[in-house]
Amino acid sequence: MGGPKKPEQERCDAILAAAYEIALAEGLDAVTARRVATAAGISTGLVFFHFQSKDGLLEALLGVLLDGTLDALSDSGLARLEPWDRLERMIRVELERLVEYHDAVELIFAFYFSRRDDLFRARIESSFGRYLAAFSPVCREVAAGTRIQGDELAATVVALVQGALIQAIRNPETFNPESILATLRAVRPA
Amino acid sequence: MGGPKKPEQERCDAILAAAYEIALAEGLDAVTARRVATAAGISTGLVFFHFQSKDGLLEALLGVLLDGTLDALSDSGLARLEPWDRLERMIRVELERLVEYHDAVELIFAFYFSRRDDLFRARIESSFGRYLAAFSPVCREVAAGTRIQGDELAATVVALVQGALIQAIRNPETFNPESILATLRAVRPA
DNA sequence: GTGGTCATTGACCGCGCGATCAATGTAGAG
DNA sequence: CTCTACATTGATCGCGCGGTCAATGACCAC
Repeated sequence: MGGPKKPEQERCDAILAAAYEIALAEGLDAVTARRVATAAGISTGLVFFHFQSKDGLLEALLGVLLDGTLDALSDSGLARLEPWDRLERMIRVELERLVEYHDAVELIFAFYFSRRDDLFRARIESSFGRYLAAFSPVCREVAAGTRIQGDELAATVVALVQGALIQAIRNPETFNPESILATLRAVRPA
Repeated sequence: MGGPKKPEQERCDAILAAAYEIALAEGLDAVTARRVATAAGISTGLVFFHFQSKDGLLEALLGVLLDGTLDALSDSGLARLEPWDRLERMIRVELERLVEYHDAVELIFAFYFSRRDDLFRARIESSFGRYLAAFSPVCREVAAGTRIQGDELAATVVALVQGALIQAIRNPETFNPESILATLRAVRPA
């Protein structure tokens, strides 16, 4: 027994990487302590040593997923554009970015729906909240001086992006963000 | 051993009802043969006698869920309305109906994301397909004579409805379909 | 060297799962 | 009444899971 020692973070990263791979390849259910340990080339016990419980491991994995997708909001300098152009640009960037990572997004949804308790949901919920908050300012600007309510527009935009994500997950090969963007451009008030 | 005999369908319905209750109350993971049997007041073996396998039971349960929600499209006679009014009406009806059954819809998403294979996905996918098909005709009418493409509009509408569903699942108490409907009305071309 | 700290191992425990099956009860046909 | 077909039971099997732990190795301070 015993073996080579490695610094905590390096080990944790390796375990998480193994868990990530298994989850991507075979789904959340396949992420068991034994399989992760084997994939990482370590023993079962070490997984619990570093993450306390399976839930601890999954929470950490969810954190990695969120950091790489929902929480990685780009706020490229778009201040010079018209509000409508900024909003359209944001939607385009988000659609393209999240569609690119559709498999990670799929895992996030799998996390969300795998449990009814708050362990994962609260975490995901707060990411979604930040997502809405990121769209809110420009939506308010777009709505200013029109019949549209800013917060209602923001809710609609987020719903549209989420729905588009579902479609991208359902059929990544044929889903095309341009369909949605073209429709948006067509209904844009002059 | 042995016990009172009941006709096949009656038993199956009872088993499915028990499974449905457990799934709604505690999630898909809680649907095990033992628990369903206990809830239905029968023995474990009888579940397998009637449904062959756990997957068989889950497939049947998914069928019940889809029949009650996605597949229950209302095609109330709206032929007299303008295309835009018809579309808006369809969206309103669907939002209100599916939000009412948000817990069943949540279970459908749980089915979808619980597995990566086609066992459940194909079934759900075909229901989503019918959903899109139901929106397509009116979307084509709405798009006729505008810059909008009918099929792109339909894809956008379905994405919007799906995204709204996610929001309704996330927060059933505060979600309000009117936010989205008001925004749609505001962007409607004159 | 020696001692202490901590990462690491892998056997082990108890559990609940899906599934099986011989035994048994029930109902209807003849 | 008997025979047959079938619904029903519950003990049972094997499995993989999450989690634990005493033993052991590696490393560092002195």
